[in-house]
Amino acid sequence: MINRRFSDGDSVALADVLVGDCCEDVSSPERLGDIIGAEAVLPGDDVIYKVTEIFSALADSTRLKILSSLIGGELCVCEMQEVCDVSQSAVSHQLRLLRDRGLVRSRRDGQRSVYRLADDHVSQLIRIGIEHAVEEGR
Amino acid sequence: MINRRFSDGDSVALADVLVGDCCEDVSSPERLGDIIGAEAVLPGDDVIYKVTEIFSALADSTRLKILSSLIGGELCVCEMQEVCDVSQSAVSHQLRLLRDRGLVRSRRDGQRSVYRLADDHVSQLIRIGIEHAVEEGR
DNA sequence: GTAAGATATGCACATATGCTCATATATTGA
DNA sequence: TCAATATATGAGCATATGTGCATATCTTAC
Repeated sequence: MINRRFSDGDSVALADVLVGDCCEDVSSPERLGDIIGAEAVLPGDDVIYKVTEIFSALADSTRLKILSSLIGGELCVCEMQEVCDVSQSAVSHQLRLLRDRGLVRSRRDGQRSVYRLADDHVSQLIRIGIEHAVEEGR
Repeated sequence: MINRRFSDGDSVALADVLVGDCCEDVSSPERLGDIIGAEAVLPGDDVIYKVTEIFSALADSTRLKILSSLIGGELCVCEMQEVCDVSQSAVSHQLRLLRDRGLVRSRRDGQRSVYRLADDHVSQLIRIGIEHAVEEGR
């Protein structure tokens, strides 16, 4: 059983994990203890669930276009509809999902509903996602 | 037609978008020109697609657990299987997807296949996602 | 109040996706 | 070569999801 080599020290307090060398004695008590120890430092299931909710919100081209268009500032529904080239219904449906998940906020302005990004975590995520997509030939 | 207010200047070169004030004359030629202009600075469809591929890779609890477990360093399949508490088949299927999308890399080490994160964009994304999930009561 | 514009939403359907089961492949040691 | 361990993969199924259609709600102007 050896100390793990770390590649990204300050991430999520995942770096303190200790794991044995291989799979041979998975059923042994100590080994199981280690594995449980490792599992314990993973984000809990509730956090995992919330994070997947965020990423799945970003995992659709319509929603990603909507969010990208909002990086420049707030827009009303029909503007997003035109910029993103999708139907009004699709935009509204997706905006509801995005609002439910806390990625955008809205306000009324007369007949229009104006949307904006909820915080800049969202634009950070999109920016890094684009970097990753562009940097590798694939 | 007014200049847009910016909230995040250096993001994706989306900040130079000019958009009219409302939805009233969407069908007029000038208005359409503006909208097309705005659309042009959004990431192209190919980039949008690649980015959604990345985010959808992060948008599943099994894959997110796998990737989180790899933040601490490389692991073999059966270790991830134990840490993430999923079947061997499920882990392998998801690892294939993650490798196909360039989020992890693998190498053989005897009988084992050892996986690691492809680059630190991945851990950055996970970290920001967790921050976002934790910071808001929801 | 009524009409028109803008947005929201319920429903149904087609597609995508994640899992299990069974099996194939790969690697090591005898 | 054969057995054991570790990993990979194809098929099928159950569920999740994105969209269009129709319609409801909301706001302003008359």
